[in-house]
Amino acid sequence: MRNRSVTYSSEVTFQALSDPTRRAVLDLLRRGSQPAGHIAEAFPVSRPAISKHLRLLRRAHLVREHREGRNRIYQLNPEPLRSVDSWIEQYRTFWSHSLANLKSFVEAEHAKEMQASRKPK
Amino acid sequence: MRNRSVTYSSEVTFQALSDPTRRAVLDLLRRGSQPAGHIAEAFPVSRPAISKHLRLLRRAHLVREHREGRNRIYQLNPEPLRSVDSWIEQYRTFWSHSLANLKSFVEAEHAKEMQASRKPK
DNA sequence: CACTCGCGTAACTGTAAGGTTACGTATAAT
DNA sequence: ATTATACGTAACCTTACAGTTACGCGAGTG
Repeated sequence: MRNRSVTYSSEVTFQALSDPTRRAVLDLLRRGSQPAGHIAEAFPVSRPAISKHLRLLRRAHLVREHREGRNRIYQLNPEPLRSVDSWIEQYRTFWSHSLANLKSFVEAEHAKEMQASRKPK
Repeated sequence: MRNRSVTYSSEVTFQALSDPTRRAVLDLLRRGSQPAGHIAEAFPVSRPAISKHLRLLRRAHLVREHREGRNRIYQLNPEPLRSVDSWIEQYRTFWSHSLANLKSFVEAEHAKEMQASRKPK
């Protein structure tokens, strides 16, 4: 079967992205595939900690792993980020309206205060 | 500390987005501002649970709250999602220019040049 | 005034997860 | 055949957090 329409659970993807270290790992892999140990050296945490992060990233299919001798090379797979992107896509139109929303918010707050001062009791 | 224009910690934002219920709340608010109780009714969990989700969303500035009588109206604020979007932006080239796609892209460019120099077939 | 309604918070529980150190297992080097 | 290297995994601790029930408080209503 073609690799074409693989669907990723955005659930697992979002969860994997929720940790700053994991996002940093992805950022690192953007500059090229690397062995696990080399990735671990870039962070102030222990190697097993990175190993577990990589496990989660693997589960989310955000990285792929293959062995070269006694090294395990990790490679970025940005494909699952598409579902995140498409989720955000639905909010992109709201950005332009963001100012208007803020305006109505402020007006509502203002109205509240006016109401409060109108009844000085 | 620099008082720069409103900047959002993508840390808190990503964390807030990591929970499926919270994302669903945002999806709900996309269709209009609503009081907390009304939001809670849309989910199979208790009202206090939603209240705590709303608290996290507030902390991430993804929603705003204002009071109307004894109701608390929650409003979507998509602004922090921009930082998420700009993070993903750096990966967008990776999936639109995967190796196979890059190959066909180059070939297409080449074909276009050939077309331009000769006559369209 | 008392009463209800809407909603947040406190207190508690179960579970996931990030961190550590210690250990196991291949592979490479000597 | 040792020994070192590059990992992952197990066991453990601690914190975060999603869920619950019980309660408190301000805002409307009679």
